[in-house]
Amino acid sequence: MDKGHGALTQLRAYLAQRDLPANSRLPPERELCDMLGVSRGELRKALAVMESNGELWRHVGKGTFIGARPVQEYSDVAVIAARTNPRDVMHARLLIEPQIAREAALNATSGDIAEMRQCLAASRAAETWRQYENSDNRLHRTVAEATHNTVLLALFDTLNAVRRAVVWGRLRDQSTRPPKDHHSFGEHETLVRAIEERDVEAAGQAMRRHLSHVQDNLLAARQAAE
Amino acid sequence: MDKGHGALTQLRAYLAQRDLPANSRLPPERELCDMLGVSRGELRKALAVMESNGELWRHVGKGTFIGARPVQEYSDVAVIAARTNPRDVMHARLLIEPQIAREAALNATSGDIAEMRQCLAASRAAETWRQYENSDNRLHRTVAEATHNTVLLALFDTLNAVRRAVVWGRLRDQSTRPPKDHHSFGEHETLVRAIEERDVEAAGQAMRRHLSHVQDNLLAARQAAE
DNA sequence: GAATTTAACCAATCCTTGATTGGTTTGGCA
DNA sequence: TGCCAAACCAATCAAGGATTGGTTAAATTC
Repeated sequence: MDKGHGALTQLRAYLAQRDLPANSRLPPERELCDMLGVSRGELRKALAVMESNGELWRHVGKGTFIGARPVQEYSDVAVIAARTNPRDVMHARLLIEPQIAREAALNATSGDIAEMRQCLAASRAAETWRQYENSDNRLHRTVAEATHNTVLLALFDTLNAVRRAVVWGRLRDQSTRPPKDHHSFGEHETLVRAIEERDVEAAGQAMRRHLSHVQDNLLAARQAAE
Repeated sequence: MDKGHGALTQLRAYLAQRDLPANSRLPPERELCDMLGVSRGELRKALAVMESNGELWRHVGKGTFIGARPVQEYSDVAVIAARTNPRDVMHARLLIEPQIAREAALNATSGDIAEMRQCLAASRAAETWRQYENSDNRLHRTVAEATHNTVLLALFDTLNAVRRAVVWGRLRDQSTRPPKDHHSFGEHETLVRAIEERDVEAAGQAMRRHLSHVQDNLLAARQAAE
């Protein structure tokens, strides 16, 4: 027998015997090399071969596991927020939220629409920018809820959390109140009406127009700040 | 002075004096009532007023914080996966990924496109379903990378992680290999060509068609399993 | 008697500490 | 030169104790 691959064949035999399901953890190296009667160095060589072959994966402090390495969970909001900028966030909203609005137009219940109307009223009645933004957020989230698709709602929440984290610094003047003719009021109403009328195209377009106005304002505010 | 609001005014004075920034934590109740010379009950009444007013928020074990309560971070993949189903996941892909493909058509570099072509070749050369699915995943992710928008990439990764978690159970027969005329081959090539030619509409449509075929296959497989 | 204070307890969370684990280096050995 | 054993490292995990908002009940005060 080729002694250079002795450890690998022993390891393979061990694994074949147990027939461990994917994602199961196998004993720590120090135990395993005792069990197989192989030095740790040899065992690690065998493990390295199998890892490079995609048959298992290892991580310090965790252990060695059967199967393919789990995908990099890129969904930590703080991590995302640290690596991006307001422009990309706004752009992503502009691509994603209109699709959500379209889906909401298909699936919204009368209860969803009633809640949207409440948000509209609340945002019109807001006496501070903070209250206005609360209503605004609630409206957008209600639209996402109205898709009745958990995945879409989760993606919206992720996007929203990133947005909040990224534009954290920007705070509106607390003393002033939103003007009566703020562009969002009409745009929001157009959006809700389109959803109510099950007009998919109109809902998507209303959301797109609304967000591109928000984007314009954001960019203008940033330029003014420079 | 109205004694009933003594604690509240004291608390307000304390906060005004320090002018703490949003999201900053204030001392635990037990310390704070010593500092203000108020009983804990009175202090908690004042805190409850301010909390209901949206000026601060509290949580057992964490503490009391200035500002609005952070949004419920709904972005834990495992949580999402547990509450959804393959149908909603597929539907979400069908709404999101075409938008990503469109954005990729606008921003892909020649390097991105070269990598996509590598994925195409690898998927054609795949001799097992696992290898094919690896190439397939890599292609879709490369498209998302080609948007050069961190947020979109992160949303794609989240969606992808959910997809993997949800359809975990479904495993293809490892003995067979993908047929030479598998529908994805041509669809993938159409997609990459559209991106290469900067044809936004065609890229979005190619992705949509591809995914709706995938969806059909998924539903057919589920019905066959019943 | 009613309201308030005080103290104790509860459950969720944080934080520290020690053990575990894959990865690496070093010295010795054949 | 190649291999082995031991020690060390950094990342991770696990458990216990301390902290903190929330709650309850007896004591106190007016």
